[in-house]
Amino acid sequence: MPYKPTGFSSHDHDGCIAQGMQAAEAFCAAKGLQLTPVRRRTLEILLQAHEAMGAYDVLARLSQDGFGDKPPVAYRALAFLQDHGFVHRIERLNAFVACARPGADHDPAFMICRSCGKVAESELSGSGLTASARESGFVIEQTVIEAEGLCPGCQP
Amino acid sequence: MPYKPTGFSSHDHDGCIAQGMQAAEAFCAAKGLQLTPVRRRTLEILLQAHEAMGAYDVLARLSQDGFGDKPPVAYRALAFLQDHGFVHRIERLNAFVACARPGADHDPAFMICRSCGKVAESELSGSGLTASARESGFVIEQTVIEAEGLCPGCQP
DNA sequence: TCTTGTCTTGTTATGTTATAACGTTCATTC
DNA sequence: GAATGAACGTTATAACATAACAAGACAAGA
Ligand SMILES: [Zn+2]
Ligand SMILES: [Zn+2]
Ligand SMILES: [Zn+2]
Ligand SMILES: [Zn+2]
Repeated sequence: MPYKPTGFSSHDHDGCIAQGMQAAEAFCAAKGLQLTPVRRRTLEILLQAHEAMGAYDVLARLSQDGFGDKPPVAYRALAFLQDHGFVHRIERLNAFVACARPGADHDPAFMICRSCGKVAESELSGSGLTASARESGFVIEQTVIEAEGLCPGCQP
Repeated sequence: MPYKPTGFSSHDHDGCIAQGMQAAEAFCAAKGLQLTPVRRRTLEILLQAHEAMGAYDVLARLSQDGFGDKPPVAYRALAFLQDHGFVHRIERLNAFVACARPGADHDPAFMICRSCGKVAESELSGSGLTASARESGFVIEQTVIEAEGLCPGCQP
């Protein structure tokens, strides 16, 4: 069943924050991972923002909340969240977004509006790429799929 | 006709350098663009390397050749080449590669070996992404498609 | 209990990537 | 021969990211 991206449309945002936190809690509990205060707060910040944030922006929020204010504090929390799929990195923006489909095992793709900066998470296409990889003997482990353009609200 | 990536296999490299330079010259002549010495040399450097290079690595080569040694020198030349499709940026690596299909109007995809660092240019798949974009009203202008994994020579 | 090891957080310091802003040169155009 | 615009170079700074070390928490095992 196709996933309907919510990035550009209004939605129950409180619900999607709660859902994201719950998914992370459940996952960590199940796997014996430590969702510590910094990590938890970092995820909350990204879920609340519901847009891509730079590591230093996240860091500023964290330090406001009494956590450390040095880059590694943010980068480490983000790395943890990223490693376990709660957060994705947007290479094109050097920024991070909370996963829009927490819990689902997926290979995300993104649409990035160059006008308003909003980012929507979508599904992986793959097809042509995997075919080309197979043909050349390349083994794909991870993919970066990011489309840049104009979101519905930013078109003339 | 499908494009056969040469990134991971041996090939007529002198030929591919010459072809890349000729394509750029022809294109610039046709469009009235200035393929100035720095720009030309920057493209040569990337074609010769035949792998992704960071802007500062390119800059080091340029300055050896008597060009400026400050970042904007490299970034500007790279931006020109990128704007006209002679060079692609690899977001995942914060690096640049010469286009493997100079002259062809294309939307590139890349395979990046995490072991040896080689990068092969391939074709765009799109499909799933364009479908998702259409559904949500997003207008795609550019895509970043980068697969990371192991090239044929680096597999166990 | 004491010790040992692992994990987490924090700090200092530094490294890497990228751009803003300004001045100069040179060719084109009026 | 002034005005315009493109390209290049410089200075300075911004933005992004990590290496390396110290200290506390806590559990496993001697
Ligand atoms: Zn996701
Ligand atoms: Zn928009
Ligand atoms: Zn080649
Ligand atoms: Zn390899």
